[in-house]
Amino acid sequence: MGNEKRMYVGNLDYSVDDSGLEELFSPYGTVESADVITDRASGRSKGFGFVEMSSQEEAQAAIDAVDGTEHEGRTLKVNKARPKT
DNA sequence: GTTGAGCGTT
Repeated sequence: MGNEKRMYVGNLDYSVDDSGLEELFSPYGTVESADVITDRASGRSKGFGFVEMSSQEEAQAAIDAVDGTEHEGRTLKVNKARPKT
């Protein structure tokens, strides 16, 4: 099972930002939050981010729809996010 | 280029 609504989005192009991520997942459900992780010291994207949908069902649908697809020349990797600890 | 932040207070 899994009640996680948050997912990890890896292999993002450095040009993709928060709103770009949101637009990517918006068609597959309600995006509660979308964040591209940027290196705090350099200000550049780390090439991955996190998206939370309004339900686990939508998150799963989004994973299925976006994982393995190409975006900005990079093949996206999407899966359930790990806990931060 | 692959699993977040802030950190002056859990």
